[in-house]
Amino acid sequence: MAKSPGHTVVEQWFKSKKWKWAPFQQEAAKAYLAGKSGLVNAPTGSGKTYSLWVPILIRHINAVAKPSSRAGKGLQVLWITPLRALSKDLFRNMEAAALEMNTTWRIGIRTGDTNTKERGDQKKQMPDALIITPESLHMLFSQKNASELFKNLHTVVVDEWHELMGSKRGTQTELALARLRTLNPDLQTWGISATIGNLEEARKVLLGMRFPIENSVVVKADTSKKILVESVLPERVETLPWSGYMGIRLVDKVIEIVNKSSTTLLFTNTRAGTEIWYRTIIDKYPEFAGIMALHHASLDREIRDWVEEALHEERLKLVICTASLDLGVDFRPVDTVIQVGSPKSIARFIQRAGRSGHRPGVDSRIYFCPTNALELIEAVSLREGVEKNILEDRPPIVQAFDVLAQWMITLAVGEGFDEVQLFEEVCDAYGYQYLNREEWEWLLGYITTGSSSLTVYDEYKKVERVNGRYMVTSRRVAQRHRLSMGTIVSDAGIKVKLQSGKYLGTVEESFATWMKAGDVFTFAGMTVEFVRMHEMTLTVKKAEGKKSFLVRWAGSRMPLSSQLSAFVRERLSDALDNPLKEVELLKLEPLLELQKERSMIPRTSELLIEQCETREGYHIFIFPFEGRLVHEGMSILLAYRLSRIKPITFSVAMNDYGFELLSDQYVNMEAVLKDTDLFSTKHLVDDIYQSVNATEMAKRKFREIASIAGLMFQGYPGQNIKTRHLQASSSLLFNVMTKYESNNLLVGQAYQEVLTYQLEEVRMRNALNRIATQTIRIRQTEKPTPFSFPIMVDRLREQLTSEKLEDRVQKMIKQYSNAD
DNA sequence: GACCTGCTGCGGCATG
Repeated sequence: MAKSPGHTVVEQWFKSKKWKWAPFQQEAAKAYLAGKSGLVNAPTGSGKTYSLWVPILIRHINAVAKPSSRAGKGLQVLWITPLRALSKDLFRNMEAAALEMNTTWRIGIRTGDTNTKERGDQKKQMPDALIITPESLHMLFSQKNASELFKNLHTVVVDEWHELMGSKRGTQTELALARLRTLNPDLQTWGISATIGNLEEARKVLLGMRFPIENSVVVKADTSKKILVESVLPERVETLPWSGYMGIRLVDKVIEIVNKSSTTLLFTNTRAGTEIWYRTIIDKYPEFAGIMALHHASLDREIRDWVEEALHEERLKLVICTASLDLGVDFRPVDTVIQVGSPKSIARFIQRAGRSGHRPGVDSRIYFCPTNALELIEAVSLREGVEKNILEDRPPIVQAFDVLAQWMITLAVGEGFDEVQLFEEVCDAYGYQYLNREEWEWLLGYITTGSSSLTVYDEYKKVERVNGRYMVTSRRVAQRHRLSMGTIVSDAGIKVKLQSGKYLGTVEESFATWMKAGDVFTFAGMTVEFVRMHEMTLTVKKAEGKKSFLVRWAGSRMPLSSQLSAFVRERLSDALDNPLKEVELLKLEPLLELQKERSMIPRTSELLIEQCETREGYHIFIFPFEGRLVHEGMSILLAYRLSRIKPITFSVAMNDYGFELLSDQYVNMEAVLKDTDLFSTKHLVDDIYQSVNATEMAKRKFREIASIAGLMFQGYPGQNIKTRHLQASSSLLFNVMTKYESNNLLVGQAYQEVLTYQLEEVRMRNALNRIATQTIRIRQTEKPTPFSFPIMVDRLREQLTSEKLEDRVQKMIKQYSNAD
């Protein structure tokens, strides 16, 4: 094959000293220049941007020489990123490369931050390359000249594709990509992804159903960088509580590590966790004032920007953060990462480890700080997972009718669409490959009449058919739609403001209304006193040295991943047969012995059930080690199945290792298991729907779906509608639609989401199938065991305030310790 | 001898 002029330029670049091309960069560059699409699998800081950006420029330089040059003809490259914060860094990188290569290319950013002037300029003349978020990209499609904008586009790059793919933002991206492929069938699409279990699937989702797979590649960066996992260990296991998730007991050990490092990131699992750690360290080690900072999503953007800046400039020794620093800017100064508590997944742990040792030849090191004794098993499991490189999948979202409905209206607000053409196009997206005509018709009906149950309300008649094209003609509808685009649905928070006027961040409505004037709480690392609350703003003043509440936020529950769960089961089993090797397990030995003494440790071929009687009643503990969501569903399922044998009610509790059924009656589990197949997968979905309050759960899910599908207007910017009002109206819509319309796709989607994400149906099924092959071991114990005690405490935690919980735990310890 | 669970992310109007 004759070499194109581009090849010569590439070869020059490969030989030039300006860029030190890693093998993966060369591979990606060559594939790109050969016209292919693909997925680059490379960690942050590996030069992944250059690996695509430089070849894009090379192609441009090459093209300018030809009369067919597209230069100056508007957008040619789109660079999609999930984070506004990343766009600035990318911009700098790209500018630098463009400058170095002497091109005339203009690069622009288009996100919500982009100011009016810049937007105006872009409207007059689009830059050659544009960095954009999925949401802003959809915004562009709601303009009247959308297809004009994209007609010369030849390349799309999606950064952090692993992050987008598993969410509705990913689905949004899929739809936009399908559109862009219609506008230019030769479009080259590239994704950049961290390592995940399902890379092949990730490529498919990115490229769509009709893309000839042989025209694409998956390029893997050489990840020879080693990750060292070290546990923060107490002198004696007794230092670690049996239950609990904060880990502050090991604060001295942690500070030792921090002092040995130049800059440390300390990850906690919760926002409240960062606040506790911050306060504890300031109290015990006041010298950290000024060189330690907090970072989580409820802190004001300004504070977070300051922290990120200071981190960059090496002015901070320690930053305590949540997942808010998982992605994003590459913090070169960071040399140490500490993870407090279970990261719940191996992939996340590796991602965090990668935040340290950004220099070539330096290994990444991550410290794991357990928060309770049993987490020592997770420490060993994590290390094994890292060594074997077992990574979790990011399953893409499918059949999200809410996102599709929004997209249809977006296009109707823009240029309008031809229904037959769009149907075909949408089916090209991975997430809608199974969409059928019937569903499509329903959606068309939904956007034009508001579905059969809402036809009397004009408000829901958004789209009209004009000359066969679906269009939005009402300005008001268009405006309201633009105001509510996107798939992220969150409650309006209460802003917290110092009397001086400085904003600290946001707390939840429920927390703010629970307090009264004079109450003191800890927030943003400060102790502050409630002064007054007015129109969604809480004014506070500094209150030094008083005892205070801790801010809590209600969040989602991340279960232990199935990969990590499997390692935990194997590790326990292994501890029975082989002498303990790892330091973590040696530390844990006394506790494992106690578990054996009071009950037993299950092998992988066994399922352990413990029963005991306390003043509270009769407890049944079951330990599938499958993560808390599966346990939640399974506990309710079992409670239901048991209650069918004889009338009995249970209260349930669970953690990542097992669950509890508590009742005032004794259940003879041996007899029950002999007669009934308690763990059967038969009629599973029916039984789940019978047992859990599926309608209530679906109703809660429906709120998000209704928001995305455009059923609920969230209010104008800055004047958000109160959470409970939104809840009420979504609940009303849910009832109406359920009652009058049996085939409502959005209601169906709500039930499906409950089943898939809240109850993890697939995983539960797998777990039940596994249990079917296991031998069930029932142990009657006199006292709660190291396995069951934490579950009991978790149940009480939900019922009691923390002071009362403390008393209860103390009492329980006295009651159940070996000394009595 | 054993206490604090609950992540992240985007976007936008009209009027004065």
